[in-house]
Amino acid sequence: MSTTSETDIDQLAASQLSAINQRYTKNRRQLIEILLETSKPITINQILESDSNLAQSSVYRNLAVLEQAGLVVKIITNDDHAHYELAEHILDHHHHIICSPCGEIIDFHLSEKIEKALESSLKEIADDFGFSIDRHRLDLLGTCGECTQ
Amino acid sequence: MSTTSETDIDQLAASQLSAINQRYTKNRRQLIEILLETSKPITINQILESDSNLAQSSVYRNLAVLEQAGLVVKIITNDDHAHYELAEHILDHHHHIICSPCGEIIDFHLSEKIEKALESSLKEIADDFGFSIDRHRLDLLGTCGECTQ
DNA sequence: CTTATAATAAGAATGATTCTCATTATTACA
DNA sequence: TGTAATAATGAGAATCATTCTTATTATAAG
Repeated sequence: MSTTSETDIDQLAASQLSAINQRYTKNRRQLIEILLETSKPITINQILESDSNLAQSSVYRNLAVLEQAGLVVKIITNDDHAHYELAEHILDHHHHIICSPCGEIIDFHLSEKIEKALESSLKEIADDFGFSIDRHRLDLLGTCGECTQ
Repeated sequence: MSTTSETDIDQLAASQLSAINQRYTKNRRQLIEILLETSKPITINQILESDSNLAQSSVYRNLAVLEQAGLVVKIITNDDHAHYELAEHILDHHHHIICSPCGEIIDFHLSEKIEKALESSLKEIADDFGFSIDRHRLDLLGTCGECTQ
């Protein structure tokens, strides 16, 4: 439940990358760091703005690699731009509240009780449909305070 | 809970379209019909395949109009193509189980008990964040039986 | 230190979606 | 019913986030 420390994450990242025969390079470390500093999912443009030394094509490629390694999650909404954040075993299991007008995404948590009830329910449903499940996601769609004014 | 009959839908569609100063034209009726016949969310390509008389640009435009009217919902996943289905007051409230490899989307329902618990929980959370909520969505991400083989 | 291999980055290519605009259909009103 | 005014249509062009290509640079293994 607690946030993993930075050294831990470096080890984790190196290990999960090497598991898919990828290196933990400076650029990739930099991406992890940016995502750690941000408490909410961000877009590629926001990443580029926060570090002008990163090349756009490399950011796209490396986020894809980090996603394959299971370190990063790509979040697609009705917004034009995909958002990225660290995987749930680095942060913790959570959901997203999305502002449709401005596209901002904020993390939130369900109470443990409801989360558990939901999970066991979803497990049953997956079985019924013959699906093997990777994860579930729950989004709250609406309008933030800023955009309401 | 029961599926709305076709005549009802025509009235509903006409009324919701006229509320945003749009007409219930032949093309739009045809789209509603195709979505009614399909029991799961489909892509624009699938719509075009099912009726070769529809023009691609019109389908895009009309689905956007129907979405604005609140008759249709656009579903965006990690798949390249958006999927569309009828709004929940026409079908009923449900969620999606998504096959990541092939992109197929199937509807499923939660038990009323869990759905209610979830809703009241989400209501609280929205208040905490100062959001006004339109809706929530819950997706199950995994691999279908077909793609597992 | 070399050599082989992987990562980088600049820009080109891709492709789903949106836009433009001339044509066609529909509505409101005489 | 005609007729003007306005909206919808559809073919193709334009857009733009993302992916691909390729020459260069960095890294790892021996």
